[in-house]
Amino acid sequence: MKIRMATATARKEALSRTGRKDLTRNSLLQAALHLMGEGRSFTSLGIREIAREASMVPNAFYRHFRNTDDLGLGLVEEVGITLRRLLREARQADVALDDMVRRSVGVYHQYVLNNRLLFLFISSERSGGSRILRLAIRNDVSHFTNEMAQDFRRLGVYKDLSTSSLQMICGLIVTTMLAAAPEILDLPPDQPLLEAEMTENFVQQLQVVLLGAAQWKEKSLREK
Amino acid sequence: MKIRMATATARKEALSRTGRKDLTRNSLLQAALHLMGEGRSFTSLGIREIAREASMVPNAFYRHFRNTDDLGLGLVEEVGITLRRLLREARQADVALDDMVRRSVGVYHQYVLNNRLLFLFISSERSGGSRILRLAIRNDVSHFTNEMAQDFRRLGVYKDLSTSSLQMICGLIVTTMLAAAPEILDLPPDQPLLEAEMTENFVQQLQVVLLGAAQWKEKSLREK
DNA sequence: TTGAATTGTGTACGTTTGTACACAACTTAA
DNA sequence: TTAAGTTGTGTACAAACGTACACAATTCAA
Repeated sequence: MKIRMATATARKEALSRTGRKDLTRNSLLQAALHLMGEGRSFTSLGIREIAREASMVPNAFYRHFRNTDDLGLGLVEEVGITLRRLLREARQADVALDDMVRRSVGVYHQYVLNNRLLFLFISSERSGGSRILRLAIRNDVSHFTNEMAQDFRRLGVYKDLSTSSLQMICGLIVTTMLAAAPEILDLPPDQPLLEAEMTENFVQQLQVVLLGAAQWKEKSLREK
Repeated sequence: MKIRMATATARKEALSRTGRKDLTRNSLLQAALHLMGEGRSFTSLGIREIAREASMVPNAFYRHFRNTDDLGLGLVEEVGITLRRLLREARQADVALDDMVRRSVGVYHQYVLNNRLLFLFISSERSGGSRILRLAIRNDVSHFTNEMAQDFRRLGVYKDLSTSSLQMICGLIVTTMLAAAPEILDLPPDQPLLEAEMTENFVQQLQVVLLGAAQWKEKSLREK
């Protein structure tokens, strides 16, 4: 324990002031996430509460954020990074076209579990109490959707679809993905039967969307 | 004003005790909804706050609910009724198959606006802070999905799909519908351009789903 | 008609909240 | 090395909170 403290102190002392500030700022962000992990909604969190969870004095909060909504925007930033990382991981994993959907769902499932608190934040605040956070998250999700559409373009799937159609389809996929997140998170662990059932449902829904997307171009042409 | 008061008093005195109790109970429910309408999340609401909004003394709250979560369950009951009513209205309106989707979306859009506060509640608490509320709402939504599947059966659309496939498809439709609700509610009024764009996107997404559903049976058969 | 039960009010208490101000410890730039 | 700026602490206070208790005004059942 002495050694642990020593290294921790060393690490802390090795950093510049701005570095250490970022460290405590981050511990505030994590504290807020952790509280949400215990069933609290973000808008119900208080400044004192968050500071206490981060083992700081209440007033220290103000050195980093003007209010809780400001901290929320900090979390949204993490959301953006996390979603970007998800896309990057998905890009690497998907080459086999056969049960690509099932594989992707598996990757996504694991990713949601690994970033439990953040997805909890996204899910509940995407249509939560604070308008500012809501719009900020929706903005990130929109970026995510567009990047996914670009990936589709790059991979050459749905070549004949217009960009706007592709975005519409990706929006549908993202909606379905995000709707699955809270169910994934609420599922009690070690219930492989329930989990398999939920996953299968999720996979089939995505397959329906992809089937529809494949048909969509014909429908679009028919209108002309 | 004197007359108004007189009739109000008369109406109040005309009811039995249980009737009047339901009346004030309801004013508590409406007060909570109204507060949420002003940008508060449900879990951040306090007992005093709700009672004040309903112009009652704080303690009166306890005559009707044990705590705020209990009141939330009361709201979920309204959710169930409201969703059932939506299905009933949709059943009457839909006979023309041509742009049935577009018509349904119009009905739904109007319905969300007419029941603004309740859909706000559904949207934010469906993946909100309180686990009890979350599961209760999900239960109602699940019922709604099943009833929709039964309606599809009754109407004879997708005759060849198995019941479980039909439910899976309806789940996808409901997910898409519910995801559209917060966007509908956040849209500033009198912006016909933005509104049309959003609606068009929504319509197209549903059409993709229906296209996929029509294809799905073949896929299902192919596996056998 | 009388006694019990219910609904709503008034008062009160200890906690917790957001935020203000002064101050200590330190890093950084000159 | 010194002066300024930054980060975190300590204390303080008014306001709001949940909830307990006693009580008034009724409705209902006997």
